[in-house]
Amino acid sequence: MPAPPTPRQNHLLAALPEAVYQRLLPSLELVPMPLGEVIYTSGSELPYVYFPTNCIVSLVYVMANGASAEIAVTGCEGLLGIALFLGGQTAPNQAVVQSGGHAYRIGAKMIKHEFDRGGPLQHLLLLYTQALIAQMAQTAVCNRHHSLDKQLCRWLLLSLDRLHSGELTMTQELIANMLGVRRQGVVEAAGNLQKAGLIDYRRGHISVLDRPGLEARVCECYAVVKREYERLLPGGGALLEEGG
Amino acid sequence: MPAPPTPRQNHLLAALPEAVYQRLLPSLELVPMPLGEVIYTSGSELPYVYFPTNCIVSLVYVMANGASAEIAVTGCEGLLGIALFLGGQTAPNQAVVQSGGHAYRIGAKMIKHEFDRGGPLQHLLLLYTQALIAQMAQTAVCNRHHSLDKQLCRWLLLSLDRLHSGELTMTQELIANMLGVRRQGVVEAAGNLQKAGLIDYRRGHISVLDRPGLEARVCECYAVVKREYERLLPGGGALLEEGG
DNA sequence: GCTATTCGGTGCGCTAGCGCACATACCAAC
DNA sequence: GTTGGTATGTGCGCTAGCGCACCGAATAGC
Repeated sequence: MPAPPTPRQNHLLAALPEAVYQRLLPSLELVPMPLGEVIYTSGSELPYVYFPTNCIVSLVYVMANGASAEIAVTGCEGLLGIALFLGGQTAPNQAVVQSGGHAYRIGAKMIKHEFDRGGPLQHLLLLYTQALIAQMAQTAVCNRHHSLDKQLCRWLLLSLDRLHSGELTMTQELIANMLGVRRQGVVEAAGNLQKAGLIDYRRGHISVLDRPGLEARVCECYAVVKREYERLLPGGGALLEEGG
Repeated sequence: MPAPPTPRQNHLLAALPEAVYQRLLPSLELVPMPLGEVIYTSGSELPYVYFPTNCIVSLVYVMANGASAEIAVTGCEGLLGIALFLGGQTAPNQAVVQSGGHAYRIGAKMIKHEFDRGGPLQHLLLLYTQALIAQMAQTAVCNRHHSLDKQLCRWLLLSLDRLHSGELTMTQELIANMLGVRRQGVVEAAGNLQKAGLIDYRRGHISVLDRPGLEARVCECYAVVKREYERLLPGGGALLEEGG
C-alpha cells in the first residue's frame, strides 16, 4: 500500500472535533493488523484501544472445548477494546483480524483520560458501544433462528460493508470458525450462493458478484444491525454505500 | 408484600456513595413490575431507567416473523434502559417482566444529568453495561453450541440467582419463548430435569429442588457469566449466594 | 515439472430440534 | 360438580446440521 492510512479513515476519529483530535493525535500510533493476528485474548489486560482504518476484526468467543463463535465484527466504523473505558479492563472474548490492514492504537491511560473528560469522545464511544450491543444481540437471535445460508449472507455483507472492495481473503475453514459451524456446512452454503451466481469462490478468495442478490437472500438481521449503526453512528454508520 | 422494597435492594443503588444516593433519592419512584408487563418495546423512547429490586426482567428480541429470543436477563444486580445513558435513546429490543415485583425508576433527564457528572454513578453503570455485554455474548454462543437441556439449566440458574427463593412462576410456553425454542422442547428438557429430581413442575410453578444438581448439568456459559458479574459488579455481582 | 500442503468438495449415518396434531391433567368459576 | 380454559404431555415424520472419513484440485516451494 503506497499511502499509509490516515487516522481519519476511522469514522469515530473522523467524527471528533478538531480540538479533541489534535489532542489525541500525538498519541495515535499506526500499527499493522495482519490477517489472523490475535489483538487480544480472553481475560488479558488491554494496553491499547484500536481504531481500525482498513481492516476487519472479529470478536470471537472461544469455549472450553475449543468451539468458537463470532459475536460481532468491527471495522473502520468502530473500535476495539471497549472494556477499557467501560471500566472492566479485560474482556472475556478474543479479537482476531479477519481482513488485514492497519489500525491506529492509543494507550489505555490516554484514552481513559480523554474519556473521563466527558466530551465528544465519550459520547462517540458510548454510541458505538450501543451499536455493538445491537449487533451482538442480533447475532444471538440469528444463531438461534436462521439457517446457515442466511447467516453466511449476513456475514458476507457485514464484511463487505467494512471492506472497500468485493474481494474477501478468507478460507471456508475460517468462516466456519467464525460462524461456529462445520466447514462442510459452509461448503454447502457457499456452494448454494455460487450456484446462484452471487459469489465466486477460489481457494481462499471470495469475490462477491452480486451484492443485491445477497441482500435479497439474507435474513432481516443484517438490515436491523445496519439500520442501528446508521442511526447511532456519525457518518451514516460509517459504512460504505457502494453503487452495487 | 408488607414492607415495600427499598431502593438499596438494588445493588447498583446500594453501591452508590451516600452523597450521590441522596441526590438521586428524591427522583426515585417505586413502581410495581407485574409479571408479563412490557417495560419498553423495540424502538420506543425510554422515559425512565429502572432499577429492579425484587423482580426479574428479560431483554427479548422479537423478529419480524414473531420468533423471539431472550438475549439477557436483569434483576436486582442491574438496571434497565442502558440505551438512555449510552446516548442512543432507544433500544431495538423489548424488556418483559419475567418475575413480578417492584423497581425504582428515575427520569431520563435526571439520570443523564447524573451520568454526565462522570462520578461513581457513571462508573457503576458502565461496569454494568460491560457485564451485560458479557451475558449477551455468552447467550449468543450458548444458542449456537449447547443443547436445550443445558440451556434450560442456565436459564433456571440465572433466574434463581436473581430471585430470593427456589420458586419460579413461569409456564413452559413462556420459557420456550425466552429460549427461542418450541414448547415441546421445553417439555422434554424440563421432563429430564424432573426425572433427575432437580426440579418439580406444577402448572406454571417450578420448584428447584436441587440447585447443585442443576449446576452440575449446566454448560460452562452460566459460570462464565456469573464470574464476570462477580468480577465487575459491586457486592459480588449482587447475586445471592444461597446455601443450597 | 514434481511434490507437499492446504483448501475445497462429497458421501453417509446420526441426532436435536422443528411443525403439526391431539390427548390429558389441572384450576377456577359458576 | 360441571364446564371451560389453560398448561402439560405425546407421537410422528421431517430437516438442518453434526461428526467422520475420504477424494480431488489448486497452489507454493523445490
